[in-house]
Amino acid sequence: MVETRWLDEKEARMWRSFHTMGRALSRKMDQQLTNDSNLSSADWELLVPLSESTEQQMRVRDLGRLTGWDRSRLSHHIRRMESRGLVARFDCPTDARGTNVELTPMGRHAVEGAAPGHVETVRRYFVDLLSSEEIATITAVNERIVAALTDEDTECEREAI
Amino acid sequence: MVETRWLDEKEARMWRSFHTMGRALSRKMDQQLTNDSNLSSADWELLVPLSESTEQQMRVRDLGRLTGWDRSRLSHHIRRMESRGLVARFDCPTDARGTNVELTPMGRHAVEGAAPGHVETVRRYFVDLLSSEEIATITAVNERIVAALTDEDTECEREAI
DNA sequence: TAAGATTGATATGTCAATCTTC
DNA sequence: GAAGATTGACATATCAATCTTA
Repeated sequence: MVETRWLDEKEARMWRSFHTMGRALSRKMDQQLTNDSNLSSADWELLVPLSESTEQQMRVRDLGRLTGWDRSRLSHHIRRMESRGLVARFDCPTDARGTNVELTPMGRHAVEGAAPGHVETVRRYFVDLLSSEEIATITAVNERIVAALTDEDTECEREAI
Repeated sequence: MVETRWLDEKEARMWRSFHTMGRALSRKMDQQLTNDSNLSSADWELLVPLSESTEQQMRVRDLGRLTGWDRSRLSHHIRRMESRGLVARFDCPTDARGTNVELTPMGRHAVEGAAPGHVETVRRYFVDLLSSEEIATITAVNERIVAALTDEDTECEREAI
């Protein structure tokens, strides 16, 4: 057992600020979507890729890959969105195991109505507060961390085999 | 109504990477705490300040200010932690409206047992992946965003008055 | 009246078990 | 057996309403 390397003051401050910022920002984003369009951030995460896809539809599997959500969460949330009329589900024509999700006219209308306010909020509390150097740094750091987490998953899978 | 300034490619990439990273990292942190110590990230957020306080206890109000949680979430979560024996509640001696939360011996034991693995994970997937310049940049950016969000809240309160 | 805290209803996220099809 | 998806049980988060005391 190796001696623990505790965080020094700067490291701890970064870690704390990361948490505080993440919570406060996601709360703000949620409030904006809810107040203006009666959508949750979770709704938004699914509605955007659907609205950007050519056929306004996508396989559940692909939505999962894009968002990083697990199957269970996806299934539950799509069911709720379906019950609110935002999306519809139907069997995948090319793979009988699959399910396709399609944006309804109401869902499309919701995305279009919410997008300007959403982007405005992203700019106001995030993007527009950063210089282009900072944007580059943050993107690089985020992608580095995701890569580390993803590599690890792959390694674990390999070990399991 | 002003024309919407949509995100350009670099901005969109940062915003996406921010989401992906946040989700993947918080998932990893949660798994580490759960597997090693049967604690959630939420437990951890409350246990740490309690364990660092001089008397191993704190007012609910102050826990709220530190974590940014709202009263309701705090109350529910403290109740659950109490039922698991991690903390105890008692009336605040100086303000009859208040409640104090105290770390139990079991709670203290849980913190001490989990801390090394937690820090190790924070380092492995976050802190140790960054240069000191990047740490400084990220801290500054996070704090700037929190300030923007907080100022806004204060303004709203002022307007409401 | 405002602050501190709790509660119940509801929405959301996670885990394990299950089912069907590849 | 593995992949795609769903379900039920449970844990957690949020909102509005409530209660007590400053």
